Amino acid sequence: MDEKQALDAFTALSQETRLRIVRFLVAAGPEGSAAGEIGQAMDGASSSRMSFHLSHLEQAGLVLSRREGRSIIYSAAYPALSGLVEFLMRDCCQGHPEVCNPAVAALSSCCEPAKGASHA
Amino acid sequence: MDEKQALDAFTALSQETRLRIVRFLVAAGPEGSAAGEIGQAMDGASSSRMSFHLSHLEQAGLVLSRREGRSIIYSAAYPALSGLVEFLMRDCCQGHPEVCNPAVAALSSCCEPAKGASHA
DNA sequence: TCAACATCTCAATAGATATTGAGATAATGG
DNA sequence: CCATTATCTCAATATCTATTGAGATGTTGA
Repeated sequence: MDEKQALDAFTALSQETRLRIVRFLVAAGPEGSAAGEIGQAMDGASSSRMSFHLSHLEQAGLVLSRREGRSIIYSAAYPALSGLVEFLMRDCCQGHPEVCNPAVAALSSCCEPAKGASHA
Repeated sequence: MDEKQALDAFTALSQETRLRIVRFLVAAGPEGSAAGEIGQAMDGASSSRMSFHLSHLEQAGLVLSRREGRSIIYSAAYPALSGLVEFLMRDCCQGHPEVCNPAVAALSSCCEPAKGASHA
């Protein structure tokens, strides 16, 4: 993840519909969801609008697509999301580990909610 | 961190100069850096340009400011960055913890580089 | 109070982006 | 092959955003 990739990713995430799409796909899991289904979930957005935003997200590397019959299935690109998090926080601990530990805790509790932290 | 706050944060981070400013301040640590110093680090950007971007970042909640003599010192808002990471990855583990563990590992290794993971 | 310094504010302009609507492309089943 | 479904492509328009340059505000020390 270099600066240009990170910038493209943040640009993609800076638009309401696209941010919702990414979160919808993150919640949908690795299986993903068809373009039409995603459009339904986005207040019934038009197909051209969905295509525009989904293409934008795919170009930014945040989602993947595959054809399945007549539908095109989109899914979250989890490694890209992890890479973005890493990029954003890469230099977070320059002598001050306490400043980024909350982020680690938040992310850890997401993966292991029973581990003790009560998901603030 | 609600959707609007996250959107504002991503919008703020989607601009090259602002992304560099945030990373510069993250690396600068909690003490922060004066507006003029930051401007120097940004290829000598003009004061009005710096003011525009710094105000934008402050409104988005990503940086804090305080006056110190003639200068205004800006610093990274670490809790906001943690919150943004949490928001982005909040639903990352819907039955599939393996998809977000890389992000946890990346962030953990940032805080404890000697812990074993070789910072991919 | 004055001069020098650091930063902010404002209006104008140039450039980038999102939405819409019509139509094209691709796959399926009869 | 044709009708249907699903999605993409393209051009036009409206909106938003970044940069610039001039000047205002606030701070310091003499």
